[in-house]
This record gives sequence, C-alpha cells and structure tokens, in this order.
Amino acid sequence: MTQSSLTAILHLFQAQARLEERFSGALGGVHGLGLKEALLLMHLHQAPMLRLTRVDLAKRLHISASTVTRMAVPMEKLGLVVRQPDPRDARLAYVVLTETGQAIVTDARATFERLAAEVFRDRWTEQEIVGLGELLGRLNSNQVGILV
Amino acid sequence: MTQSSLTAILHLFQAQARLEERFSGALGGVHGLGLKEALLLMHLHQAPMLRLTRVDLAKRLHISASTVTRMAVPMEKLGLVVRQPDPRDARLAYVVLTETGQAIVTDARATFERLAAEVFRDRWTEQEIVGLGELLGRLNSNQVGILV
DNA sequence: GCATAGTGCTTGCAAATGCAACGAATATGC
DNA sequence: GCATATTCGTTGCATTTGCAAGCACTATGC
Repeated sequence: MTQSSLTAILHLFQAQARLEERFSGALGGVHGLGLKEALLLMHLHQAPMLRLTRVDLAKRLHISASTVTRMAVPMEKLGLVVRQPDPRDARLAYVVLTETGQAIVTDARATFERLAAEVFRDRWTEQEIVGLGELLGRLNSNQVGILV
Repeated sequence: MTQSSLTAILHLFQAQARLEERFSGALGGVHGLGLKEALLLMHLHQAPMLRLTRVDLAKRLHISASTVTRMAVPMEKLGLVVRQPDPRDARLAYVVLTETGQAIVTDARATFERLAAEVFRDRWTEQEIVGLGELLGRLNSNQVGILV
C-alpha cells in the first residue's frame, strides 16, 4: 500500500511537470497568457457573478495573496478583469471578469481542450481517460475546482 | 473525449498543487530539505554509480541547468553530494551522492512514503491506488523517472 | 589536422513569488 | 459601545528561477 501510494504520487509529480511545460508554452504562444493567468480567468469564469475576491483566488490557485494582487495589475490593463470594491465590506476588492475576459477565457479553454486531447491521443481509450479524471477528482474532492 | 481529457488535466493540476504544498511543508520540517532537493537526491539514488550530470538532472527534474548548478552548492556544503569531474570529458561535472546523502535520501523516501500513504488513507482501495499509478505512469512512459 | 558546430556548465540580469509587516475595515467578546 | 482580534489587500524585501551570453571543451566535416 505504501509502495503503490509512493508510485502514484511520484508519477503525478512527474506528469504535472511535463504537462505544465507543454501547456505553458502553447498557451503563451497562442493567447499571450501564462498558464496561471489562464487558470485564474477560468476560475472567475465559473464563479457566481463572474467574480472572486483576491484571497479566494489565492486559495483556489494555491498561490499567495500578494501574487494575486500582482497578477491582476497587467490583466486589468489588458481589460480582461476589473477591480470592483464590495459596497458592504470595504476590505474586499473583487476581481471581475469583463466581456473581453470572457471572450479570452472561451478561447483559452478551447486551446486547453485541444492540448488536453493531444496528451491522450495515442494509446488511450475514452474509458481510461474518464477513469483517470475520476481518480484525480477524488483527490480533489474537498477542493474548489474550475470544472462545472 | 476532449471533455474528459480536459477534466483529467485540470484535476491533475489541482491535485499536484495541493500535494506539493503538503509535501513541501512536511519534508522541509523533517529534514530541512525542500521537495525539489529531495527529488534531486532520489534521482541520484537510483542512477548508475549514484551520479548524474547537471544537464541530465535538469532534464529529469524539468528545471533549467542553472537552477541545478545553484541547488547543488548548498547541498555540497551540507555534504549530501560531491562534485566529480569526468576524466574523459572535461566539460562534465557529475553530481555524486555521498554516504551522508544516501542516508538522508533513505530517510526522505520514508517520509515520502508515509505522506503518500496518508494522502490515500481514507476512501481508497489498494486497487484504486495502483490503477491511478498505472495511468499516470502511462503519461510518463517516455520519461525518465525516479522509480526503479 | 583545422575550422566549425555543438555540448556542458556557470554567471549576470530580470521576472516571479512568498513572507512578514502594515493599514484599513469588520467581527467578536464582554 | 468599546477594546481586542481577525480579515483583506498591498508593499518591501529576500529568495528562487529561467534566459541569454560567455567560457571551456569535444565532436564533426573536410
């Protein structure tokens, strides 16, 4: 049991490292977005009112709040997101997806899907892909994800 | 097919982010090693003659060669690894695991196994863990991993 | 053999990132 | 109500990291 657990975890780390390289390059080339920027937009895309606070984003992306603050600046300048203070709680500053941002995120998601399909194109059956997704999903069962 | 592929990839990213947090914290607390340092040592541990060149390490760890150079410095000072030039090719500088390093890597691997087992402790059957490992292993089939 | 190309490693520099401290605002305990 | 604790967001600072350039060495083509 401990042997198979270690195997699974090490393979997961290895797989992620390679996939991140692959996705970062391709996403950056197509949309000028980094992988992390794309994931941020996708989180906003499936959030109620297309918005999330910065700490909420930080938790979902597993990065620090300061990084979210800094990532948001250039994305605001590009018009992908807008800063929106909360009228009830003056501490909160939502990051809101704009219409431009929605268009970009739709595009980025399509690229994501294409890249993901490529990963499994050879030697994978639909059932295996679904199985992998379900097992990994179970690992994230107490997490907030992008998927609807 | 593209939908299930996307699901699997997004879950993989999400799972890795959480596991990296978990493992980084625990490994650092126990051995004073970062996750990446531990993985570097584990790669050396299963390599022929307990050694690898810096570029080889970089490829296996999916980091740049300069990062390997810099990571090696403090680990040499701690006596975990030693620099060993190749007599045949003066360009090569192997990173060699010392006896101290072997002891540490054995320890770190035990910690790794314990942490990995914890991840799956609840709601996972042995068969599911093995299945996950095999599917992820297939994603890495053309990669050089740590596992023997 | 020699010129050229390629490889391994290091270093300078810039970008990214986390941590801790801070200020502002809200929540809590009494 | 008020004092204290907590939360959110930002900023300064240090650390980490990759990229590009450079140096030393080796392989290749002729």
